[in-house]
Amino acid sequence: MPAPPPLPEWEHEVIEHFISVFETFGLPKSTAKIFGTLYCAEVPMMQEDISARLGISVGSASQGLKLLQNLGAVHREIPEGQRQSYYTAELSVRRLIGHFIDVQLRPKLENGKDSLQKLSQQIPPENAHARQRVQTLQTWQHKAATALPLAARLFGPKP
Amino acid sequence: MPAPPPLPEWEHEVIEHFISVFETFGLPKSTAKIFGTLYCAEVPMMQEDISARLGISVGSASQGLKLLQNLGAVHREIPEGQRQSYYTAELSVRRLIGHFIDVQLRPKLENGKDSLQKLSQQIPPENAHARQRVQTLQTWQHKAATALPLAARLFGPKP
DNA sequence: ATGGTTTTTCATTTTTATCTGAAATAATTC
DNA sequence: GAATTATTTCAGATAAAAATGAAAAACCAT
Repeated sequence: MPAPPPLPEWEHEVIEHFISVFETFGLPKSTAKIFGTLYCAEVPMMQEDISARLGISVGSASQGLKLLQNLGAVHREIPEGQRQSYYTAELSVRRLIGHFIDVQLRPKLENGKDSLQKLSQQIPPENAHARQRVQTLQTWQHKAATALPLAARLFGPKP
Repeated sequence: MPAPPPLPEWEHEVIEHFISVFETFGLPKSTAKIFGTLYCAEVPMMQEDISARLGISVGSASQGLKLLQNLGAVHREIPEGQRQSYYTAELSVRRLIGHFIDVQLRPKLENGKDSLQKLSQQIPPENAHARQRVQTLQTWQHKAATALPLAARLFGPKP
């Protein structure tokens, strides 16, 4: 890794900001850096630009960009008759959150629902305490599934 | 660590469930185990019970219980004229989420607000692009601060 | 205070997650 | 279809997080 050239101060601070936010959601630091860089960029960037600018390996850049694309947080463009791809950051917080919910949270909720369902059937009827606790968990999971889409809308254009 | 005695199957599964949920919020595994155990318990437990039951060290139990108390997820009772403390799990999802927001999320938001405010003042007026991006971040932060309390209420008793 | 417990703290160890770098693969042009 | 460049993959290295265990501190009844 060649010494990364220093970033403009404001960009550095914006990246720090994203690192903190991403951390809250358990997303890796280099991923936050990549997103921050693209967020600050005035024009689309290519992968090599990003890795050079941040001083991270091309492997990291590739992995990070892949994850960010899966989250819908960055978009890839492959211009006609061009060798490399260009990347841009999603700038709508509504879409960012919507995608995050769809990709990271909803599958987990769905999975939780199924396993709780199975679990509740395995508990013998005479174990009232266990039934009660699992029942409560199912209520929680249901509330979460109901609340999530509504929560996302709170970030919408005119709530 | 002496071999941990096996848990009832349903309890094991409930704990696995909490491990998955806690993971989503970036909370450590042993902490999820402790909460799961208390959630399943029919009566309050003491710290030693917990560490023995789960096969984790007393240090882990102490640290985990401390964190869980800070989150408002477990409560400590020190009965009159008793040596050791007893712990119970918070069973209201409304309160669990409310505390989580208050303790983990709100301080971060507050901090973000301040640093964005400072940052926006440092950017020279002629750098329109940077001003625009930081301005957008401030809008996002404001939306989040507004949305959070409302989101918590979605888990309330009669929404 | 003293002695016997319970609880917390923290330096070290263990485990887990992330990053790197080079090789493999894919894409594009000539 | 061969050469060139861009991208992905993945085994190993590095870094970060969490758990341990033993010592220190706090607690309480006498």
